[in-house]
Amino acid sequence: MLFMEPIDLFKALSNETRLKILWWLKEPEKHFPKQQAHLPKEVSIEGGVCVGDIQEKVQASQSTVSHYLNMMQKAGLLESVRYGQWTYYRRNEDTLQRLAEYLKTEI
Amino acid sequence: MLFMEPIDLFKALSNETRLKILWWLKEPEKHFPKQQAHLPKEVSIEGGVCVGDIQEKVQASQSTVSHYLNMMQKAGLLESVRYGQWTYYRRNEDTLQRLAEYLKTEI
DNA sequence: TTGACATATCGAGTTAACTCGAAATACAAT
DNA sequence: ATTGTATTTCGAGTTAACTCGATATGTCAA
Repeated sequence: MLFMEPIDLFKALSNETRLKILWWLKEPEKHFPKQQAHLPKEVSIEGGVCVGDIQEKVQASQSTVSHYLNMMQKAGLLESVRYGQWTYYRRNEDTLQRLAEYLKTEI
Repeated sequence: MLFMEPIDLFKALSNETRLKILWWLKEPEKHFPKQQAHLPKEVSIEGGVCVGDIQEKVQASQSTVSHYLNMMQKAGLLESVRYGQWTYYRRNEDTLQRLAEYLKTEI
C-alpha cells in the first residue's frame, strides 16, 4: 500500500457491517473461535480469518461479504493472504494508525 | 454534541468537496480573505465563515453547499452561529480529535 | 411594507452504493 | 476427470447519495 486515499478509507468505514468486521478482526481468536481450522499447524496467518467464517458471523450473503472484504482491502484497511482454497483477511494496522494520524494532523 | 455517530462522521468525510471545506476552515483567514466582512468589529465568530463565502470558493450550487454544511453540522464536524442574515460555520475541533482518538483506540 | 439579499428547504433527475442469487473460477481430493 | 468446497465475479433490482433549480423563510434597510 504505497499511498492512502482518505476518501476511499472513509467510504469503507461508512458502513455498520464493515465496521463490525474490522472490530471483530481486532480480536480474531475471541470472535472467530474455530480460527484457522483449515491451516496445518506449521502455517499461521497472524490474525487472519477466512471469508467463510466472517460470512457466517456477519449474516449477509456470501457475495456481499466477499465484496466488502475486497473493497476494504483495496482501500488498505485489510490485507489478504491466500492459502489453498481459502482467503484469509486480517487488519492492516498500519493504515489505521496512519489514518488516525492523518485525521489528527491533516484534516 | 452529546454523542458521536462514527458512521455519520465517516460518511460526511467521504466526499472531496466536504473534505476541502473542512480543510479550508482550518485556516479561514488564509482561504477566505474577506472573512467576516459583514460583522461589526466588536463581534467575532472565531474561525467562522459564512455560507456565501464558502459557496463562492467551492464551485457548487448554493443549495448543495448549504446541504453539505448542514449535514456536516449534524454529524458534528462543524458548528454554526447565526449573525443577522448570515450563518457562520466553523470547525468543531473537539469532534475531530475525538474521532481520531476513536479510530486509534476503538476501531 | 416593500425590496433586496442570505440561507434553508423542497422536488426531482442522475449517479453511485447496497445487496442478492447465479455463474464462473480456483483449488483439493477422490 | 469428476466431484465438492471456497471464493470471486457478474448482472440486476433496490435504495441511498449527489446535485441542481426553484421556492420558501428569515433578516435588514429604506
